[in-house]
Amino acid sequence: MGNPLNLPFDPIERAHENWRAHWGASPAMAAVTSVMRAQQLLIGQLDATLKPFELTFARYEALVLLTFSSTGALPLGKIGERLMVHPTSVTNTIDRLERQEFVRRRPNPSDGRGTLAEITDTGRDVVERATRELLAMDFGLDCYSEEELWHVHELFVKLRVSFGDFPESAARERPRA
Amino acid sequence: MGNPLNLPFDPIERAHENWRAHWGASPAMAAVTSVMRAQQLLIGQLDATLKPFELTFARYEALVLLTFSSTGALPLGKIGERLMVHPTSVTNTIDRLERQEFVRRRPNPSDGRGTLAEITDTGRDVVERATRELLAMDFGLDCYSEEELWHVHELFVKLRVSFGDFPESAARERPRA
DNA sequence: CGGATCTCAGCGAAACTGACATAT
DNA sequence: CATATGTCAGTTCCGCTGAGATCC
Repeated sequence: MGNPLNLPFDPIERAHENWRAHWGASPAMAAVTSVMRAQQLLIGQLDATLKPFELTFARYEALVLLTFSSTGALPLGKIGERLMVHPTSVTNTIDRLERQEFVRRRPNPSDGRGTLAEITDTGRDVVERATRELLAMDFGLDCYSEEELWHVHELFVKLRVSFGDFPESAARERPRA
Repeated sequence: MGNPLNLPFDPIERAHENWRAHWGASPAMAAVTSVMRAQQLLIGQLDATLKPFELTFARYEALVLLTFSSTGALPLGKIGERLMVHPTSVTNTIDRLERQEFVRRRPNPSDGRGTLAEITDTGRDVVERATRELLAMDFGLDCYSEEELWHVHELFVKLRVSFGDFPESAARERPRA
């Protein structure tokens, strides 16, 4: 259900009222439900925007990462690390991108165990066009000001640190726009 | 990858630096990636907590909703509406819960087309025990103060309104804790 | 040798499409 | 009749486990 719900009330607010009556107030429950719904709405709109390019947001992110790399190629392990996804999921993602001829696999010259995923010209083209579309729809977040967007990002730094993504010492100040 | 990453840097921050060099600053891109990662971390921890009860967070939410209902039963359509999920996903969720004997199906007496899902005693028991566990781990959000949790919730009201979940007029003030 | 890198097979869960039966 | 409710079959996608090949 990425569709508009058009309910006459806020279902999360209502759930929390019921929750309070049964188990007492839980701001954590309200917050977690809000994050879930936000992600659901956003991914729905992002994937819909990327559909004409035959990309999902996950595959798009992989292509973007390769675009950023100076040689246009990265070991699969590095890709998983940067995108925060499981190694077997990387294999799967690259499989699909390779079938689409957006990337190709090459043996890693500096590590006989490893494989590089290298973006193709077709891949570079599609990522440029897809990016223009995503920027045009503001990644689904056009209801927020620039200030608010940085705030959303900063808000979750604490969470990601607490889950061990990276040390607090590596958390940076807000990049100025 | 719900696991700790333990990177020496913030991968989202780094992605945004690269992004800026290629396409210019996009706070929306940074924000959307943060929301995605937050949801991924949270759902991983929630599902892990619920695993001993053989529940996922989605199935848990359905049970909670039935618990809140005065008769312990709701039409499947209403469940989908409140949980903001697709009708076929509701069928699937209720199928599983029924196999686990946490709910049972009954024909809707007031609508011959409809089906009610009714929570069983076993279902009521498991939802109580699961809730205690979730409250104990603060839904994965123990890094935030109560103030901050309400803030997270409020922050996404605007997003959900902009996606048409419910009218802005139905948005309420923060419930006092 | 231990450990890292990647692949493969397979499972479980969720979202969706399209078609359908049934009842309002 | 059109509409609403729910089911079913089938697809896609993702996340993970466990096993294994290969190489550092």
